[in-house]
Amino acid sequence: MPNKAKKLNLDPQECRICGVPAVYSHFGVISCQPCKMFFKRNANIGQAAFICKFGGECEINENTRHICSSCRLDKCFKCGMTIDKFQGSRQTKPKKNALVKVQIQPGSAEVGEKKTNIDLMLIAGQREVDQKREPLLKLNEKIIITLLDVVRFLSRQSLSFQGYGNSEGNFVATINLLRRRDPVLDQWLKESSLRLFHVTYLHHDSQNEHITLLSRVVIK
Amino acid sequence: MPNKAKKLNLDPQECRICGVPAVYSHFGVISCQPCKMFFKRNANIGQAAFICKFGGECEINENTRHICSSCRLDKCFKCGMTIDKFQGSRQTKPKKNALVKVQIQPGSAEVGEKKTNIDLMLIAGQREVDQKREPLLKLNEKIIITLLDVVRFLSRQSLSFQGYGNSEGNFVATINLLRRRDPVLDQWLKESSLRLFHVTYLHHDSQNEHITLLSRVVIK
DNA sequence: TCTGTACAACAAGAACAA
DNA sequence: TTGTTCTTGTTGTACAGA
Repeated sequence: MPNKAKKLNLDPQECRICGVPAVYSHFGVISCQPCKMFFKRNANIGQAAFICKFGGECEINENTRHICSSCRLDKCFKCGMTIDKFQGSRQTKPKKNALVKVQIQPGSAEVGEKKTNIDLMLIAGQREVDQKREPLLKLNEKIIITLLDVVRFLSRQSLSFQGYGNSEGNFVATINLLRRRDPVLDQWLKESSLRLFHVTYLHHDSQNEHITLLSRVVIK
Repeated sequence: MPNKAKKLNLDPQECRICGVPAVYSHFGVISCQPCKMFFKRNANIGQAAFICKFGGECEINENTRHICSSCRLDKCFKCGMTIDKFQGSRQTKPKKNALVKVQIQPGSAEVGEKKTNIDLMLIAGQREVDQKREPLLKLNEKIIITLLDVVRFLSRQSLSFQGYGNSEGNFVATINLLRRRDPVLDQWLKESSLRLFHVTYLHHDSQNEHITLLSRVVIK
């Protein structure tokens, strides 16, 4: 009941995506429920999953929004929606229809706990080792690209990587700078169990490895 | 009413700061209400405002948490609480006690609210412009926080800001590093129309301004 | 299968009391 | 200044209809 009545005395605004009246911000942008859910459902899949059949310039409004998912999702991102506000799954409620569809394997780990997105991504990969590793690998790839990007940055700026004595090294400091702005990276660095290779990339040895790896890539 | 009853059937957890039972996450960390409010109230002031009288290693639990604010706040940060989940102030409701303690001067901005430095910077421009610009202002605030974060990073690392000759300065290079990972920042830097003040923050003068602004905030 | 609606769960801020 | 309670805002899930 908190939703219905109160909207009236709030400023009338409109969904930045499709233009219908909207009150609250979702994932960073004033938007309607439908667009919120649309983004929630599709943002992780990525724009790549959709292809616009009309040239990629579709107008998105209440009537047209369902026509082109590609342009709709694109607009969501362009308007500033971000996936970093996605939360993990919630405590599930007992369903009304008590029909249980999926039998949980006894061997597998905890059930019903709250999971972050990354957890979910990873758990998917772990369970079916066969196929489902793609998101995990993609995440890892992203992270590694990030790390290498930092290395390139430091190289280009001719900055030292590691600190001396007890001062924080430039590499670590830069990573921390990025962490503050990137929840996914932050989460990834926190939870070592999530890592494919069980090392922390902030360790000296890893840093050295990066340096050699990058040495030929760096463009002066 | 959603708060009381439901907590019972949830997983028992404990406040990462002080150890009392806690259910929900606040500012990124499972924590109790008191610690949530403590962080909310003090995080912006910064650790510098508190000084531990006992050497900076105080244990924080339910009984001791009120003794040393310095170590408590420190622990909040160390456990991963971040201020980036802070939201702007909400519409204030008329108080029950209608006794107004502070008469607000018509010319100056509102009094009595707690403000961060960045708030103060923004307030100047904020209230003059009518409403409607709030999303724009929020965006600007985020961007400025980002920029200041970069400045802090460089200051802490004792790095120079501007380059010599035609080499790219550290400040610009760092911003570019962030741009690659943050479409919103990238867009913002591209489109000057979004900017409240029509300058680019990558200009030398702005950089100098940042430096002086931050000079007293930096904790070595 | 995709979309939209309703509602519950969670998280943030404000008000109030001590 | 701290802790508690209340209110508001934001996110996820269930479910129904197209």
